[in-house]
Amino acid sequence: MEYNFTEIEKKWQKKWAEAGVFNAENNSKKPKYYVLSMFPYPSGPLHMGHASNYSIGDAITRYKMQQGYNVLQPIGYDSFGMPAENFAILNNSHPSITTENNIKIMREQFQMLGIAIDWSRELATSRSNYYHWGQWLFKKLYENGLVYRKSSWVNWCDECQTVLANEQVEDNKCWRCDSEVRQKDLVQWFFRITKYAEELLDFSKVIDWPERVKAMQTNWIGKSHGTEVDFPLENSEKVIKVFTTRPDTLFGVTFMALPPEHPLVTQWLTDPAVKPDLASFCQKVINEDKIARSSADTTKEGIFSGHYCLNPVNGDRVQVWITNYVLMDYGTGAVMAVPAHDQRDFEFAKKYQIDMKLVINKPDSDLVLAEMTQAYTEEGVLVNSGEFSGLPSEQSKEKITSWLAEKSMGNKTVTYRLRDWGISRQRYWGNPIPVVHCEKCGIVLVPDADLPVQLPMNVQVGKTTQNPLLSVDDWVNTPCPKCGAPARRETDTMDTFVDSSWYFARYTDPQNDKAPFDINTANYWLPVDQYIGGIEHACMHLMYARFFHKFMRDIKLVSSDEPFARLLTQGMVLKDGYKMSKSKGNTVDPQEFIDRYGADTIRVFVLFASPPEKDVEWSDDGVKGAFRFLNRLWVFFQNLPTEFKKQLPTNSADTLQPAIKDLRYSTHYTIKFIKEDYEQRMQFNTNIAALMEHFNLLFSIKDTQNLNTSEKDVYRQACLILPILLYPYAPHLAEELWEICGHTSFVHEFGELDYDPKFLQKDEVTYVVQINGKIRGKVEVSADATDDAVKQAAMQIDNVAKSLEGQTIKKIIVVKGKLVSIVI
RNA sequence: GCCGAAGUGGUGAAAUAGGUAGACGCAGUGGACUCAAAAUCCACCGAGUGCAAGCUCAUGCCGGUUCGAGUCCGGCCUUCGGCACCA
Repeated sequence: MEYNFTEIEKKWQKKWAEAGVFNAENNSKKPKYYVLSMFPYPSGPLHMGHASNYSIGDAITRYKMQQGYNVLQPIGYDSFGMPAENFAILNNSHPSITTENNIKIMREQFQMLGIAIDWSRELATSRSNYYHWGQWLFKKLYENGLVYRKSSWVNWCDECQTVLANEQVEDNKCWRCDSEVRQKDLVQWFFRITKYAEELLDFSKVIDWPERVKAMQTNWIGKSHGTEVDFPLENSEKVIKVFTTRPDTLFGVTFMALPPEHPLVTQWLTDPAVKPDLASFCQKVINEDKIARSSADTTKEGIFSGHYCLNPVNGDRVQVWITNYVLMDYGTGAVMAVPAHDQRDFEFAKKYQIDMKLVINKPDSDLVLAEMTQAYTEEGVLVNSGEFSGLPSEQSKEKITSWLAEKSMGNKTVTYRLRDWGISRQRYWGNPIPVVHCEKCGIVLVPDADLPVQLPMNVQVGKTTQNPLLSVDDWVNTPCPKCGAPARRETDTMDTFVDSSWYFARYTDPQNDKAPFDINTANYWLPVDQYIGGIEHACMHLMYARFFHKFMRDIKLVSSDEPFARLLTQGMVLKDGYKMSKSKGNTVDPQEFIDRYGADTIRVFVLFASPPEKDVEWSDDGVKGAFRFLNRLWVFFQNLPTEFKKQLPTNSADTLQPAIKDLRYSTHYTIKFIKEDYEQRMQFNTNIAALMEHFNLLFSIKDTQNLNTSEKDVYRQACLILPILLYPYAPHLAEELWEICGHTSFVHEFGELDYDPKFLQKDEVTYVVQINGKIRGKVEVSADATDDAVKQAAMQIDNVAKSLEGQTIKKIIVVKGKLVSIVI
């Protein structure tokens, strides 16, 4: 007989589907558990990353099923966007065709892997019954003042022919296609995510997120406390507002630094009397690449504007310079320069021979301005600072800020690094922005009754230099919904991250055609109890989804504060130390291994190789190892005598031979170990190791026919826990073994196993004996022995006695049940 | 520079509250079965030293606390990830 995994896996997949065991029940009285793995792009068949991701999610799902929860594990496809569009171009087809084709292939593969998915809830973001509600949410955002349109310099990828959000640019390269990103001035739609900056910093409402992800988002949002100070412009009503984290250096300001984009500069440039070199400098800097400009090693350049402003604390005349090192979109877009105490300002002042003024002195020694080769940026004591001289810098920050506030010349303030989310994409395969541009009425939202704005299908996709939608005249030209005059549709589509920002909520009520989802149903399921996905989305999807969720809460669509209560960031599957990729040619096709060893083998391998957050190095031998384990189990149960099948006994007899007593201990210990692991750390690799260990012990007991009745009960129990504990990792084989044992119900219906602490008490305990911390022997002592008895037993060990000869014992420490430590 | 994570055999990794370092697996070695191979089963498997009992060394490096440190504390080194002319 042979372990025919193909047949076994098909058989159980069919049985599960027929019985509908994975269908989750909305608004059930049972406690719910919502497990979600980040949905895939349908741009080809499943890869190993998916196999790993869903194996983890499925282990959790099945365990929760065993615990009796009403479990929801849905699946969907992130089917709009570049990967899907590019796949179609490559195959000389239309994305609507290739996408649905790929979905079909992926669906079959998920089924072949035996993932416990509620297929009735399947969705795809490119289907109009889904994107309809994305458009509806866009309108809600718009109506709540969270959408605006502005012209700005944006990240442009020539390869993808579209704009990228800041989060989607890595190292000045496109996060998706890795080609160089350049700056382009375009009119864009933005979501005001910055309105939620403060709340996004607060992770107190999540239950368990990796510190790493929280730190990354916190970094990205970049909150900074400081003071806003008004510098009145000389001979003008205007003020220059600056943001500074160092109000203590305010008396040391010797110039003001503005970027050429600053509105004040723009206005100066309109003056016909403006010097030509000033205008040409500004032009030059603006045309420079934004990213090159904001890199720290770019040489600082500037030009004196001819204008002065006044320092509010001492009335000093301050030169206003236009420079290339100040960023328009951070803080107020203006910097008060303190050369003596800021390295950048120091370099700039040296280069252009601008005055410096020392206002912070070292606490213990005197600084001499003329001798300084770099700025003094540390804390110190204020000097040359009027009434604030003599104060330590930390204290003076508060004092100077309140002084400014009293005089209405400044205020305590907070700035964030986070920018609003640019969601316009100039690509065809995305969710159309539901807006019509009318010459008379301006921007008009498409009325709810006309939603969804259907994406036209008669579009030739391919390499284009403009958005393909622009060429679909009968789609673009449409009457204004307000006045009926001829108008044009918005042709930008939404970033696909918009689609993925609320899909977890749609799963709760995926067929709803009146609303994105029913509020009560969503509130029954949300938040997602366990989310699983890659770390690469820390500052993208995971932040956008939190933003959307908080918005949906504010408009009363959901009642929870966070979308994902627990987050597990799974590692990648590597081959030869690198992430698998087609370009590197180091991919492994999961299908090939499913065909050769079965789905259970792949699942056990990826879960056993390392803990879920860590990368897994693919190993063909490792897969064979996993297969060996499953095969051994199958053979074992094939040969298991009938008397060890069926009913799970509880046994409390004490007259057992030692090997069987150990087996009973192992049975209860394994149950306990795995249960606690699920609750505390989810390290499936050690769970599977514990299962192997238990099975190895069981396997080593050969003479089962001569056991007495109680011993046989113990043996039977040791056997029957295996399919139950194996179920989350290798569900097909677990069901098969359970059936071999004579059961007609599914494994999960048995419920959760419980251990009896009584059997975790050993009557003999091994004590390790140390002398001065070095191990000198071991001794078996009865578990209820007194400390003194343990000491006596320890001293009698030959090796210990020998080492103690002629030595004075200073102290003996007995750690109950563990060791004896003798100090000499 | 700031923030975060990690460094353990040939190898993937264990060690849950400071208590036997290397569980479990892979690879390897020897053996059984076989004409042979595969599969399977049994045994060994950190380094050094010893006939052996044993002893010594060993968790990136250097110190410290402790009867006892992979684990705690101080100081470094390396690698990976995030942020960065952010005022």
